[in-house]
Amino acid sequence: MTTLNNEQRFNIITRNLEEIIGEDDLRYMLDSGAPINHYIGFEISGKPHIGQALIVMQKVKDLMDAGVNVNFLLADLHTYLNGKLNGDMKLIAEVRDGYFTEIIKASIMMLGGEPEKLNFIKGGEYYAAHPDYWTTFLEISKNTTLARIERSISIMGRTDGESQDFGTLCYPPMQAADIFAMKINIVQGGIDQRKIHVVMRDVAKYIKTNAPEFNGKFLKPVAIHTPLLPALDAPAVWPLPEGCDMKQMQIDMKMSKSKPGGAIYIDDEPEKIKKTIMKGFCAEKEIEYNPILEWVKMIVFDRDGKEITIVRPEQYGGNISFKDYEDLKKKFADGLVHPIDVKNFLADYLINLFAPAREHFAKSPYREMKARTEEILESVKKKR
RNA sequence: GGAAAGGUGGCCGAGUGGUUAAUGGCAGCAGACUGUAAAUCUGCCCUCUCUGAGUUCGUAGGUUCGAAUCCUGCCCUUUCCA
Repeated sequence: MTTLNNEQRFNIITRNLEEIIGEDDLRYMLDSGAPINHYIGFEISGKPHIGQALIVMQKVKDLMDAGVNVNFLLADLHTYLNGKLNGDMKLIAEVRDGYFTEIIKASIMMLGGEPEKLNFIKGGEYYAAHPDYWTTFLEISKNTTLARIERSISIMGRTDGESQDFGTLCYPPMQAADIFAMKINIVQGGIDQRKIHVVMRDVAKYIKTNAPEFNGKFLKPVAIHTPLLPALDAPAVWPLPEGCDMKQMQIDMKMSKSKPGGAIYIDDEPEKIKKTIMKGFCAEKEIEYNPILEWVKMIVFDRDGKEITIVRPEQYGGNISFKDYEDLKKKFADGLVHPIDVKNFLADYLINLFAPAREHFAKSPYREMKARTEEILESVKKKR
């Protein structure tokens, strides 16, 4: 159904990635005509923030464009294990089936995709219907070490050194088992998921039940990792000290929902979006550590690949255009564009981009769904 | 199973019978200053029908005129031993 050739499909699948593990395997899949089943798992943590709704979903849209079957694992049991929503299965199920699913659909719609083509899998239901999932889980557990599992625990947004219960340790092997059991050959995640995906690829050859293969040939699932959208906060120290590790800095910038003011959601009111962007750290002429510019790169240039024009009053120099991100960066460094110019542009761009989602959630019954979820999140917060 | 230490407001962390709604720091909010943010300064920062009242220091009781501070049970966390 796709009219693209394999090279084009490869390019669109791999564009704007932070990393791909198993590039050759992906080429083989495309060339051999193997059915390409994708999956991405979402914990039912509450509201998916802009990083998920935009960066992650844009990649999903790319995959759909490339003719890949996309699957969403609504990871309810993983959510339970990670203690989100108080580990209350009833609440998790309610949010899973309502608001959460709806947000994902709205995201893909907003990006120009077709929500009807998304396939949702409820974790708990799937496991109940596929008992051999647990055999695969055991095979994975048998073929990896406790130390590796402990290291991959950071996928759960935790840092090392925290005490773990055994259930928490079951999370990573379950995640790997999801992939094999569901016959997935492209797994998508943020770059923070790389450790468990590496474990998954390493143990792949030991899996007997649900062994990954095509036409009798062993085929390792490919992992594709999208970059993380940085938080808009100021760095811990500013100006940055000489020779600090920018790579580490970027990882630390990962958007955190624990910062109430820092997160943007696609169903936010325009005023909130504007306010949040305006509060973002953005030093004049600074191009090394500049989350606002980073957002423009990832959200605007990487997605659209088009020239942009920033509209501004004559007194500040009038309208100005940029043919690509490098152009913007250069002119920003030269002081030809002011932070406010960029912020205004970004805020307007997001407000406009999110309009379909915002309008969707302004209508009944979605409005009530959203309100109910916010109520749940509020009550969960209080209990903790 | 045994021993020790400890649980204080979103987080960190003082406070060990009485001007303690509870020092301080961080985060957050508002304002000043900058064409944004950051930095700096100022105010707010448990709740309310708010120049007063109510409820707080894991939890349930107790002692006392009066406790976050003393005693007892329970819950939980951490560390050491087994």
